[in-house]
Amino acid sequence: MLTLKQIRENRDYVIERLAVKGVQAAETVDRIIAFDDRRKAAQAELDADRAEMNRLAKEVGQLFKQGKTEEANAAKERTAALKEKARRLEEELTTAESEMNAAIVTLPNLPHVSVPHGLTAADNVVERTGGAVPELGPDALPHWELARKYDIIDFELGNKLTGAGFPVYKGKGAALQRALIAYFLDRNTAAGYLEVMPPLMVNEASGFGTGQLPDKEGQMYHATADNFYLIPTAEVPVTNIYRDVILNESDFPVRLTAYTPCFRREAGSYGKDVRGLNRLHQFDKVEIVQLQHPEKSYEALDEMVAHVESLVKELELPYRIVRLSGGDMSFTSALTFDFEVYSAAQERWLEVSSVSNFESFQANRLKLRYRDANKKTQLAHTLNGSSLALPRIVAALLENNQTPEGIRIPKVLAPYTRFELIG
RNA sequence: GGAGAGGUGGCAGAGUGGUCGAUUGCGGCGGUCUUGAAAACCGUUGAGCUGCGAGGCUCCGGGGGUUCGAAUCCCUCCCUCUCCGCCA
Repeated sequence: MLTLKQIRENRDYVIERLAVKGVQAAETVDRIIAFDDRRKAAQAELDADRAEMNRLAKEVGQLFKQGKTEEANAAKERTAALKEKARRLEEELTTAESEMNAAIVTLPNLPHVSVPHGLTAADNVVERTGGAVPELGPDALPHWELARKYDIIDFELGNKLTGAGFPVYKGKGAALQRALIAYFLDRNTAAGYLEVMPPLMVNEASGFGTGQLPDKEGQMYHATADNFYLIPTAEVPVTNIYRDVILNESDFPVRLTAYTPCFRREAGSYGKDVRGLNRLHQFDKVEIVQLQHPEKSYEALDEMVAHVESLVKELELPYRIVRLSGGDMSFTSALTFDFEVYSAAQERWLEVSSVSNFESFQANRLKLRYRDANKKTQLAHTLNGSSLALPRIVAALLENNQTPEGIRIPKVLAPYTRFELIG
């Protein structure tokens, strides 16, 4: 969430930036400021009231100690009116505060100055492209047919065990998953990320910390008996490691990477766009997270984009990097680059990574801070990205690398799979 | 699942109705000493809101209550640990 300070001190700027995301915020912003004024007024009055009560209470204590019972009882009576007033002010304070919070959480993050104007994916800007799209010929198969042909991913079996969107990987298909995970983790740790293996279920507090709760609980699987949520991304447990933490400046940058399965209920659409591996309820992903000093977070973002690009390049996949427009960005992001790989048989681009700088938006919710040179606490900046999400990488690998002999495994992966062909 | 113990500042750990936002130790930071370091000694060291400032207010797991006054008493919820049982 945005900070009150941001809103109060830069009212016009906030409104102008949110317009880039297609949000007309003037009315909400002014309501927030008005509620905050009310909050402050009530707080000031309440503080004075309480100060007086505290003073009286001390006095009563002294008087009793000195045996001046009558004076003490007189002082006691004076607190009654103060208490009544405090009760009223507390109510006023709570109302103003909750109204203000309710309004402030509806505002998305401010987009960075470099974010393209526009409300849809059509307004995204392609930063650069790389890799070569293979010539497959007319009898090329989409990955779900290749999966069946080589018996490496069984969607029907997943239906039997669980339901749609829970595939079973078999033989070389399963080995390929394991190889990709190991390869991504090795490359990430070599780039300075600390590997962590977090819980796959989180409590409510963690869900709040990264913003899945309270609004998006429908997107997560919920273990109701224990009130745990299955993580939709490693971002949730990994970022929450730093919830309520105050770092030293010298701790920056914090770089973490984690492999986890991800669980998403997303009651999305059906049909061609979600066939095969294109959209699943359970999938594997390796995530990278950085915590950075506010002055260096955009440097870190560039570094993360370059890192993910190196992975996609090594996998010999045709890719493009897209700078998302205001309307296509997530609620929490200030700047996002999507990575898409070209799936040659489906003849479409598939999103395989999303690398974002959240600036202090997440940190504010997490209460993730650092101590600056003057020992004042400041909000840190958080960033994360997929490095990488497996299913669509696998879809593109299968489709793009199909040959009459079988599916060719990229050179960098062969040491991990210990086979060069799925045939 | 059964039984018990407990949640206090970065950590350890005092505190059972008033001057306690909290003794003390460790750790951290600054200094003295030293060629440098260690040791020793001295000082300092939680967070948030508010105010130009002095200051004021809030926070001892969460919420509620009793009281002039609550870390301390009562209710309730949550969490952690130990032992037993079961189990990879």
